[in-house]
Amino acid sequence: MKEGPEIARIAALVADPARSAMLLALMDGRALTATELAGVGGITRQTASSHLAKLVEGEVLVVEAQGRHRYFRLAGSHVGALLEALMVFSSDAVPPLRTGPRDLSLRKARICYDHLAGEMGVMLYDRMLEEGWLGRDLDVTDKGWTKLADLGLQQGDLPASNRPLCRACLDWSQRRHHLAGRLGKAVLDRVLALSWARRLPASRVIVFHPEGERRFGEWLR
Amino acid sequence: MKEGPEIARIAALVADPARSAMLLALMDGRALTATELAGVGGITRQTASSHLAKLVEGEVLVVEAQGRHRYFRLAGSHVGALLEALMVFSSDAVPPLRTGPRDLSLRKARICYDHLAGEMGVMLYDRMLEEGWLGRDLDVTDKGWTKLADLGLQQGDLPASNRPLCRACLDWSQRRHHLAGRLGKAVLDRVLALSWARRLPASRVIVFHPEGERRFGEWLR
DNA sequence: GGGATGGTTCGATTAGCGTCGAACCATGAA
DNA sequence: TTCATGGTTCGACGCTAATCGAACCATCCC
Repeated sequence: MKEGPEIARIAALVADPARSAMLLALMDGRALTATELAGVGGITRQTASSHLAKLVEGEVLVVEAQGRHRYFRLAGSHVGALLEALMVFSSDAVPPLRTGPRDLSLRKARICYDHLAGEMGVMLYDRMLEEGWLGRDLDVTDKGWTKLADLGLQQGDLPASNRPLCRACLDWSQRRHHLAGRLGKAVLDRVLALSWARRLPASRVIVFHPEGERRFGEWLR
Repeated sequence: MKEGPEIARIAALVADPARSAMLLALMDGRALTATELAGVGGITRQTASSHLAKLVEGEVLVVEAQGRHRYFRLAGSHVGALLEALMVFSSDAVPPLRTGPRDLSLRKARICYDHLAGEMGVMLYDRMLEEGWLGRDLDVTDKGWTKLADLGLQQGDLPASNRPLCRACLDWSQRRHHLAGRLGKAVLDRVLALSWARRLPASRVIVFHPEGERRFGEWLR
């Protein structure tokens, strides 16, 4: 058994092409089955099973058995943060590598684990700080709760957990921060519930409808 | 040649025990020679040379030749951010694993790439936002420049570069943000120059002298 | 029960990579 | 010039880990 820094162990879990492909597929916060993940990794079920066992063992993924299916999802938002930190990196080497339409959509708005990222996510974060809806410790102020109520979010509605209410997450495309944490998730959920935007099926892209984008911007006024 | 997500390539560079040990040793922003890095990695010079070549090739490190020495340092603060993101992870598995005196010092104040991290770093970041020295986009306000002048920092003194003036960096121990970027470096430099604190030789620990800590807190008033 | 599907375990193969010894090049000092 | 030191290149060795075929277990449906 070779000893070394703990970070090497974690990095090694992400270092395999098949595993990293699976992790990226889970970046939208969904839970996928082993067979589906084998598909995105381009490997057989046996191999995927081995990989997934390693990832669960390393506490990068968590698994939930449901009937004969086993659903895998990221172990928490810190995994998402790690993956975005790695993306900052790779897209750094060749700045304007490929900017196809799919790429532009991703930069505009996408889901990062379970919250809003991209231009729209960064705008949300900026305005909440700028307008004083969030305080120094990223705590929600009275003014903030008032505005959130306009969106249909009551303080009591947010599920209690040991996950922080608000966190800042470094944005891959914008190189700035966007809103994460339980509130980040709640806001995205509301935006989707209000049909201001929708998720593209097999991707992380969030598409804002023109009317929805207008209302979102107006709310942030 | 096996193809896969770009992040796997980067993660693989960190995944090796010897390489990650070298990277951690460079986390304080210093530039070390190949032989020194071979030492911290516990490997021979030949092996280290191979590793370092890979890290430079992957743009994780940069190298500067000086005489017959070659000095290696982290390619930028995004590398530091990645490493801290990995540490958040590993120290997460068993929360109160070991809290020796060295660990306590690290949590109190340490150097992260080239800026202040730990409790003191987080406090700095919080107060600058709270007091309005920093604006929404992490731009320095007039009020901020006034306070920075009290510390002996003039706007013109800060070296121009394409590195952002202010950035938020996720803190490994505090799970909150601290001040990074050129200003983060400049503030730490001043704190050291004023002898409010000093660096422990072979570690990332920053030790505040009692009087220095008092003055630092007073400045942040 | 019988068949189909999701998932795991085992074993064998293979490929990649970390490692070091040895030789070699470059720089600086005596 | 000669020697010492920092660093790299080359080649060979050995280990680890990814991969898949085949067999096996569990669950669901008919």
